[in-house]
Amino acid sequence: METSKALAKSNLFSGLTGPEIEQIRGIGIEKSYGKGELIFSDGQKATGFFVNLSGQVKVYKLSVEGREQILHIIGPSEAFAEAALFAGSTFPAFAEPLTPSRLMFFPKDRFLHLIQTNPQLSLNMIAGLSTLLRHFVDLVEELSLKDVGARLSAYLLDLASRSGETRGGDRVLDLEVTKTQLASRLGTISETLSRVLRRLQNHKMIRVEGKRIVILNPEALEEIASGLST
Amino acid sequence: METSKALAKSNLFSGLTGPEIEQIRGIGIEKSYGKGELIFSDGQKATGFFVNLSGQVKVYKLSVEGREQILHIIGPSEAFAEAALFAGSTFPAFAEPLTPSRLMFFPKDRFLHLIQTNPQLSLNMIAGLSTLLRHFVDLVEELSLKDVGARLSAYLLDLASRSGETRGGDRVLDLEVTKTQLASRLGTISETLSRVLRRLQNHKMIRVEGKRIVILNPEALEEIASGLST
DNA sequence: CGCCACATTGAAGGCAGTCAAAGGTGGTGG
DNA sequence: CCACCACCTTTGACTGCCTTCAATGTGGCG
Repeated sequence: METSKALAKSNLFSGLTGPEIEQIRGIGIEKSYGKGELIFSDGQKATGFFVNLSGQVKVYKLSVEGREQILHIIGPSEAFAEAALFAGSTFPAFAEPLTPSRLMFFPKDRFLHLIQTNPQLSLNMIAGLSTLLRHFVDLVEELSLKDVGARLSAYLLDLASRSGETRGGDRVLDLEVTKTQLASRLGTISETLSRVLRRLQNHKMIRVEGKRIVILNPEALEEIASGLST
Repeated sequence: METSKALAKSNLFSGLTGPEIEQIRGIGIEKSYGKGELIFSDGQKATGFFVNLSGQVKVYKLSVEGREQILHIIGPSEAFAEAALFAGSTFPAFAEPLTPSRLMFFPKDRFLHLIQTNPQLSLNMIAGLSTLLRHFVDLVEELSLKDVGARLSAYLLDLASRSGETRGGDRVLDLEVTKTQLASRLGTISETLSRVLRRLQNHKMIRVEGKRIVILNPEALEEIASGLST
């Protein structure tokens, strides 16, 4: 997709005029990253933030032993590391592409100037941060209060609700990431995820076909997701 | 403390002129809550947000089985549920005073109007949300990647760094909440917290005196907090 | 064809939650 | 002033979910 188009689709820039978006684009720096190339590290000095133009980026934390917790998987037109502009001066996590990605980097100073003079941009930023906050509240709730089965079920139902695909009345969804990455997003490891997927399949709630999952019994999944059954 | 003073101390209103703060105060509604009285519930329609004038409020999630995860303990002059104004239309958690509290409630519509016309207020809101976001990223990291010992050590060191008190060269801190509440904040239960406190005390890293904790060996605690030792 | 990353399955062990019971503590009212 | 009661804290025994370790299976791609 062309750069301006990708920027215009971002929630961060919605409601802005064409010239405003061109102005914003003018202060951004486009850069491509190969798969696995580190974009930034936890604790590194933050000099700006990013908007993803194309590809898929994971934002994650690492434990001392090397276990990974994915905080967020960033799709096209989504911003990340915005909060680093305003709180602390370092990146709060690692970022790395899952697929080759084109990003636009916005230097802190120039963007802060923009936001101070553009009320609509301010409001968009507030809305984006609020949405992100809700996302993290959900993540905390799940990690602390729910088991892996419930977390997986909730994740699958959420994905299914976004996917329009059906097959014979059943919703079909595509985990766009490897199961190892999904495990990391769910706060567990691939072995555990594998066992839980098998259990759900044995109970005829889902069918697993590689990276595609068929939802056979959404009601039962809802029940597990809410923690009512095991 | 007098209401306007408490509002002026809030980061959300910092940098605003006296008249602006009076205007803001004008749209707020003051209300007192007794200990344990529910302020709002998870999923309830959000009609505004709150600033704590005095007292202590916990914001928390509940599991189906009734286990509690505290997301945030709100002290005087801090705002909460701000994000509910901009993302979703429901409160994302429960809120309840830990001590009798005076709150100021700001209705959504009138406050949105204010923020659209006051750039400084917008920026303050962005800064506050960013700080909160960082708080939740830390919480996710700890819940997912660290054991209870590490979470407790990090919490104690953080509290100690804010407390000015020392005794014979050792820092002394006051857990301002019950140990049951602390356990809930750390994503565990009082029994487990009790055992971990005892273990740290047996290792001569801390001394527990009711709600006061003396830090005897901060270096060792640092090591545990970072996950390097058990 | 063979490598390599990803995925699956089994066995074993540990951290933390549950259940149960016995102190401790603070606040309230008689 | 003190006795009672509700709530908090501590300790022990047990259970279970999930991680760790190890080995084998599988699929895509040079």
